[in-house]
Amino acid sequence: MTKPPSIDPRRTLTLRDVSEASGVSEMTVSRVLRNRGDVSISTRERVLEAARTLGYVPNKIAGALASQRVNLVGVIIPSLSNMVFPEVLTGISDTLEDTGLQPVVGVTNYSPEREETVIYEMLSWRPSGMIVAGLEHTDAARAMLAQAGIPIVEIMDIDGTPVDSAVGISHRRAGRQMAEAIIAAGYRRIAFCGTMMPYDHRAKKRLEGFEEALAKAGLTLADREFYSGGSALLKGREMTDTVLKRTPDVDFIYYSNDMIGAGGLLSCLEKGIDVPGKVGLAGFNGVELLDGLPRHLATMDACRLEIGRRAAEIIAGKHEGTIGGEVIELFPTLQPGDTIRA
Amino acid sequence: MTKPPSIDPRRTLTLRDVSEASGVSEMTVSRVLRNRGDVSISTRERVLEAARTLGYVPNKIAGALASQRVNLVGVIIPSLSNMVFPEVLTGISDTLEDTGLQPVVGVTNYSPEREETVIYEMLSWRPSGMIVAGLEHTDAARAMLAQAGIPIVEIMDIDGTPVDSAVGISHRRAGRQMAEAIIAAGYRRIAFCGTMMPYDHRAKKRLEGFEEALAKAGLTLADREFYSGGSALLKGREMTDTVLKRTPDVDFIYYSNDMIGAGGLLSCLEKGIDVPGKVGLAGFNGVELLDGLPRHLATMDACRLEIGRRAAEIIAGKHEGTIGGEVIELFPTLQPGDTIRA
DNA sequence: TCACCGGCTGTTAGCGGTAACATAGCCCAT
DNA sequence: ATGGGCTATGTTACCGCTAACAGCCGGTGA
Repeated sequence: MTKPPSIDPRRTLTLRDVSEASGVSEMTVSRVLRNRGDVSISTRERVLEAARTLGYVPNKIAGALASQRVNLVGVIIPSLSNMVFPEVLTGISDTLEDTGLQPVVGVTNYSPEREETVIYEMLSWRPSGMIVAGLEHTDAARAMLAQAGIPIVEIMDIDGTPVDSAVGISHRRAGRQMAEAIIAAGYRRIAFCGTMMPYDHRAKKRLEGFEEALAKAGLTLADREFYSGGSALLKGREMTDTVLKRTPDVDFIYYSNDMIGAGGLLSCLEKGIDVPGKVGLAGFNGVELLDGLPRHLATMDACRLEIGRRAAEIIAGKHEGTIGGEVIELFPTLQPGDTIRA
Repeated sequence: MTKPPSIDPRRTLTLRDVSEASGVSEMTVSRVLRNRGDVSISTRERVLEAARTLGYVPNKIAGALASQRVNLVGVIIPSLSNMVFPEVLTGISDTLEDTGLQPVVGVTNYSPEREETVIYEMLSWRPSGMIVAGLEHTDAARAMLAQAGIPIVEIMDIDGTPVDSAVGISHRRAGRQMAEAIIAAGYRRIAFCGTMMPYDHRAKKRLEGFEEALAKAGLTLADREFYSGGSALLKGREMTDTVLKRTPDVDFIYYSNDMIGAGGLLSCLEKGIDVPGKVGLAGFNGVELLDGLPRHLATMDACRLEIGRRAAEIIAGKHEGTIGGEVIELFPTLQPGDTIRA
């Protein structure tokens, strides 16, 4: 009534337009476009032809509302500039690919409040599932996730209590293992360099595990240095220089991630420091970049691809039979590279 | 009728639940939650209280359908593992932040068919605008974008004809400029290393501009080498070694991106090759990583942040008065670093 | 006294699809 | 002929929310 039909040439198309163009009901068009139910071949072709020539693009908003089904999976990560999360995303996308589900990414910049907002926004689109990095959230965020009535998978970390399911590694254990390997190699004056972002809980847990193992061997950190922001490679360089100047007898530096570790490695090599003879180095993550460095930095693979895959599988319900609430622990492998004495 | 009301304790909540809990109509609740229209303070507080205690999360699907407004902006990029696109994304997010709009990312992996699919999926959610990397798309994709009736911004590149608006740099010109600088510095035996991904149009255009300028100076490429996949840093190393062995008199290598350039730089330095005396090097992008390298690679900033910002501004309609269809050219600055002779 | 206004709240009618059920032919066995 | 079982298509009633408009109320100026 309000709008004279078919007078606006750029009005966005609806099922009705296709149905009129092909002479069948909207329902039949809907069936054809979704490949659902029986439609005769001739009708199907006629409908597809009409849809194609009109350039019809279905309205998923209407579809989702009517069917109460949304093929989206919310994925919430702290950062994109880290190289580790894109890889997790790849694992997720690959696995979701043939399930009809589609990931939608939200970024929190390591801020719990921002995370809460992003989760709220995401949930308001009623996704089929949520994958959230980390186990630490605001109370409100936890409550929303728990109430949502959809599968929730917290990833990366398993040192804590998940809302629903979790897939990850024990960062505490990872830190411990690296410390043990370092001690076993004979290093004793061990320093740490890492991010001081207050909300990188996983880096913190690694450091805790690391110090725990040192303590068990009667050692404490010989020095420590933190950074935030800027080029990680450059920061690694600077922190390394600082530590080596401040505590000249340091014989090992453990970095909270590979990027700063790489910076440290480059700096040591330039200075002609004997690595790993005089100073040993290790990072964390197993990033691809390390392959191109003059020497292989010792590191620990964080199972990023696998974490993404497993999380996506849980959402996609490939584990029918379990009621949810499963915790999958993956085990990172230590890659000694060339920067720890054999 | 079909479902006895309020018997399922985990049924997801609707406006009706909040309205019953607070004793007002659904419409009033809707008004309160959207901060729209006049609602008395006492009512407003009662409603907010009810919504909070129930843990109500609005259903944007229904809201969007009813209001015919969706606060999403589709952003379509070829890859996340490139470090350049995350930065564009940052620019977009920052600018969109206070407009109520929210970016949703789709990744194409440099495949035109995949891009077509992603655009289709995205459009089916009826976003308020689309930002798409590059000017090259399948015919179907172009048609869909043109028909969508929303602002479209193609980013990164302006050497071509946009569907609607465009923000970017001229990669052809960038390649030309770099060649001119190299020639001016006295290099004559110039080689190229780059990706051979057939769909990286921008890298191709840079190379075209580069060769054009060489030709104008009576030169041709002394050698060229291509790669795909793998660790870019490592590939840069390998390609550099290959070129220097195959064509020993090469005195300059132009890389299609900074990562492989960095690999080449590391390789040269390790071998003790005099950079930039014997061999000069240059990349493209101005990535942050370069700051941490032993020497600063010559490069050209691709204006990533600015591109993201401008594109988002166009979508957000900060340029009321223009009818759309604007092309914004940005001008990258050449950063000579330490790898071109002064 | 009364029309009128502005602030607040409610009612109605969709938005564009889809689930569920109804219907119309048609073929075949009984 | 009759009923039953197909297949192919149409009809109806929503999904959860919001635009648009209607209604109510107390105050105000004529």
